Amino acid sequence: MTPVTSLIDTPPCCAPVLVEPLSEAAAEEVAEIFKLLADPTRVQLLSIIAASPGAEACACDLVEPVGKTQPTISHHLNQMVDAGLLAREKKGRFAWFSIRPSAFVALASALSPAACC
Amino acid sequence: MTPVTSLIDTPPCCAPVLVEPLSEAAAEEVAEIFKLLADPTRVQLLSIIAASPGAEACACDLVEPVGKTQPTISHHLNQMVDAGLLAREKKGRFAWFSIRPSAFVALASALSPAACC
DNA sequence: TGTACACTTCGATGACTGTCTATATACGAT
DNA sequence: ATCGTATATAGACAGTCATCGAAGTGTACA
Repeated sequence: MTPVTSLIDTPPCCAPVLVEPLSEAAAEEVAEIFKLLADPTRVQLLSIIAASPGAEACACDLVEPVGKTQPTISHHLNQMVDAGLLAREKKGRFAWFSIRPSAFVALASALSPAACC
Repeated sequence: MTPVTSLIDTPPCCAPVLVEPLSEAAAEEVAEIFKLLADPTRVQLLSIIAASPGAEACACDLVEPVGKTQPTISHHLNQMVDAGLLAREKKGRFAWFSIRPSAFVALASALSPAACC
């Protein structure tokens, strides 16, 4: 559904945001990714998954601690999978979600003014 | 107006988002900051300012390249100043805005799973 | 003092999205 | 096959926010 952005797919060698003026389209693309981190429910989900053994967690263990309904959790997980922040693996009836570290490295490097290459 | 969040004021020594499960309040706080980067106009403003000599720019030079009205630009600049991403300095009739690098270091470190201390 | 300019604030509006309930799908066990 | 459980999808609604035009504030200069 949501297109995977190139910032995550092909991480830049240097910070794009703080180095050169971005075009309207490029800025749109960057903002699109940070929108995912702009929701407290998604942030909480990420932190719970990341802190789980192996940086992966079953969806069934995410509903209760967040305190939202199951469809809402599913909705947010979907968005993050589509954007490349999470990976989904179906194990029988259960869905397991894991952190994709490279995506976060790309995000972090997009914010560093210092050289990264 | 907008409260300055502690993530920027007192940067954590280690990534908060990807290390331990965040409380609802903590997640809210993190999301609050990333909301600022979740808008293409603000991203474009940041990139233009950062790419300017000395990482500072006059507000009068920001309206035209972004293509929004002057009140809209002022609104976004205000938000980023309030959050600590930018610093404002009044020079006569003109308002100059500069990047606060430490804020972005704090944001980037919040996303790195790797140890940072 | 008066005019011009740079910026800020105000109030309104339209679009987006997080959330819910209800329903559908998929899988395992009996 | 049937039932129970886990997850996904659909549709609706409410709150939030980016944006605009208009008006207000403040500074420089003649």
